Amino acid sequence: MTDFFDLSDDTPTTPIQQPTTPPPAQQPIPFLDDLNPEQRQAVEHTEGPLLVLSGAGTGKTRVLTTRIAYLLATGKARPWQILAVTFTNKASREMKERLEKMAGLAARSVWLGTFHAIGIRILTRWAADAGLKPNFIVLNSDDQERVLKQLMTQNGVDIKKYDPGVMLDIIQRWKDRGLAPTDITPAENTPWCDGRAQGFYQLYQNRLHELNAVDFGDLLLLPLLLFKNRPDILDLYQNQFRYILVDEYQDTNVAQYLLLRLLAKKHHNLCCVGDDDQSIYSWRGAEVENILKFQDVYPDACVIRLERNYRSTAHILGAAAALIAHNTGRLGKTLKAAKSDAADGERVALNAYANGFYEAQKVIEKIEVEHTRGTPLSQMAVLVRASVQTRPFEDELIRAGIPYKIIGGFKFYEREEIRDAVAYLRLILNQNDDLAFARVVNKPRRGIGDSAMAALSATAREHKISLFEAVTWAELRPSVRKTLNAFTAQVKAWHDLTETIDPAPLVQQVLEESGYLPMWRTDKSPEAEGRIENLKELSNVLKEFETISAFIEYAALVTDADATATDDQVVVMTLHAAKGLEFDIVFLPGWEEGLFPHQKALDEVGEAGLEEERRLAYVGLTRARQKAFISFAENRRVYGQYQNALPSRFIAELPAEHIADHSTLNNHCRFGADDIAPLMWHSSQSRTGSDSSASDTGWGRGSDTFWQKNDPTDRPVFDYQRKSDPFYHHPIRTQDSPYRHTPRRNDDAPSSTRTYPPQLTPKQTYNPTRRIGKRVFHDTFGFGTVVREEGHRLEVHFDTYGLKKVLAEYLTEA
DNA sequence: GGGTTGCCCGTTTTT
DNA sequence: CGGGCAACCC
Repeated sequence: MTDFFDLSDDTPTTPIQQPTTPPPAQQPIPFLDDLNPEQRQAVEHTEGPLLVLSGAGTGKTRVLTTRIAYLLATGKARPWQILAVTFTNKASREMKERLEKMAGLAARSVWLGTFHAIGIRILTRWAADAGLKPNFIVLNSDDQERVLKQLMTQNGVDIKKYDPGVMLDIIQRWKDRGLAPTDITPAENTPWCDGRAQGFYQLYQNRLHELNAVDFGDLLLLPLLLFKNRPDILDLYQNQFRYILVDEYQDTNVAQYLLLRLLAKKHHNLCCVGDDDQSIYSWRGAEVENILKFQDVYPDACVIRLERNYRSTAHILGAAAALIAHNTGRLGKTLKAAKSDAADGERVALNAYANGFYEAQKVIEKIEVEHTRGTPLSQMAVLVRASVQTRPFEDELIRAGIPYKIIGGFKFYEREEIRDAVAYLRLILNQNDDLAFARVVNKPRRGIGDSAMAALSATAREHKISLFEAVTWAELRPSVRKTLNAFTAQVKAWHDLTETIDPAPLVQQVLEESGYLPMWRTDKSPEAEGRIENLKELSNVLKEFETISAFIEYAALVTDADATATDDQVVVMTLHAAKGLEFDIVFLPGWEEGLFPHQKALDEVGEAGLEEERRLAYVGLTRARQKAFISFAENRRVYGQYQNALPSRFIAELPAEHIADHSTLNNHCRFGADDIAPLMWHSSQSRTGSDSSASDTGWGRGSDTFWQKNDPTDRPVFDYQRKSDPFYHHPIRTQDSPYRHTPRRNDDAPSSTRTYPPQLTPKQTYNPTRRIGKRVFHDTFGFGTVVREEGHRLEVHFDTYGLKKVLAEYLTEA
């Protein structure tokens, strides 16, 4: 079920193996006929470096899978001689499924997976040579930061002054570039934290080594170092991988680039597919240069452009193309509409709203309208710049009773209880997993506090043993010793159980016997019930695994983005999360200066930051098949304060012929006919007038912004409240304003105010005094249990829809 | 060793 | 405004 494990299945365990049987005879390749000429060329041009510049919606996954199938069918390669890397588990799963349809079982032997999964595979095979013991663990970001924080504190760094998170970031950026601690030149090192970052990088790596742990960056860096130190091993892989395919090449970092270059050195058959216009992860170490310089690195490279877009209407493509044309340094590529009905589409709608709440309300109304017109909810998405923006949309969706899903925010595997449970499992598997030990030894409370832990770690460090082993040797108070002895005995007993019991029942038993589940049962806090539910869910997930170690390696690599949405629900997510997805209708709210483009991107990375923001806008627009709605709010609550805002400069970059502009008249904002703001609140007026001096810069506390601290002349292009602006002092319309219309509601929708779900009117208000734990019924979500209440809103765990926040009046007692 | 309060800070986050 | 965390108190 995970890519990693699929990957390890039925493939040769060593890379040396060569085909013993002759390649299959050539056979007709029918799937080639489904391709357009460029796609076909990208499939058939098998030899030598190939760069496929694949715009949004031009069928790159199809090209990749067909290319693999073609290599197999023509006998150019045996399955394990093909390496295909993706960025997400989701992408590799999808590719694997599609490939299996074309190539059958052979698909399973292709080395297909994420960069990190391939990295694990290589490191597992050559653990000793890479300086690891078998069963090394993969740290999550949480663990990483804790390790670093500990090291910094131990070495006398004031972590209030120097954030371990920043240190971690610096180290990760080095790793992203394939640099080991010893590779950091003085020039490379940062003056931050008195130039001690390099030293901490070394200390951090040492500590990971002691823990027999690697972090995500190591999954790329360590294979790289392995290949550097062991040309013989590199040689094996270079021989093995006759064809290498890379998805989303614009998002590769330097380490990945180096790995690919090394691996492709012998056969030169490196096929990279990507779109420089969709590079949106530079802040994580992705290097657009990789794609921009491909032809310099591989002078004999063939470049194929896929520009026929099968997804969007001509208007959407026109708007997106004009927007992205404002970027410099592109490889250049123009999407052409290829859908037969592309020319019939509607223009991209542009709307202005009085404030963020009203914007959310209107967007949700439009969703209802479109739904009644026949667009499934799952084919509509709200794409926002920052995850905080999801909140008002969630509120409105709840109010409207529309099933929805928010992607981002809390991730299942990042929740406290899940991490605790996973830590228990880790400890059971490997008693020397100090991080797991420290995490659970006092959960539930066993009276093991800081002093006991300090004694343990001192002993552990002194004798170079694990915390678990240190229990035997450390000097401890008798009561603590007794507790710890009992604990370690228990862990050993659980360990022995792994032989006989399946993972799912085992985790149940462990969580029960350890007192972990009982701890939550007696916990009277509102979240407790949800946590118990999550732990149940964990045990469900575990049923899919045969061994605990299989699960743990999986859990280290998955994220929530892998969850597949099958239900008919509207999805609300960040633009970043939307990359690679498509929807019939896309809503793009919050196009305001400071928010999008985000002020921080402008302040910290200047022009390059602006261009990346613009690419993000491009990604957003090109997600839409039929319709896109862009909007901005004149006024938005930020950090509890109401702020006036200017429309995003990106709006000005949209070509009029593709836009249905409901927002402007003579360049002044006004409200479109169906977008009259009801007077929701007035507080914005308190922000206008004399207190809106030039130093009042909009988002965040003005005095905190980078440019102000450093150079008052280096200001953003826009002030937020210039007097010359149409938004400055923009009056909130009053009831008797000449512009005021009676707000229409869904004129073209059936007369009922709300058309979805069919009957929303509550039978009776559900409002007993003590609500937590009560079984309730909701018209849309069905039966559920109240988990938490926050005022009028209740958090309910629905049997089929999971955790949702709903208003009490939509619930009836079950 | 554990609970509470008050302060700080707020972009994005495929693995 | 609201979540997370550190200092503080019991």
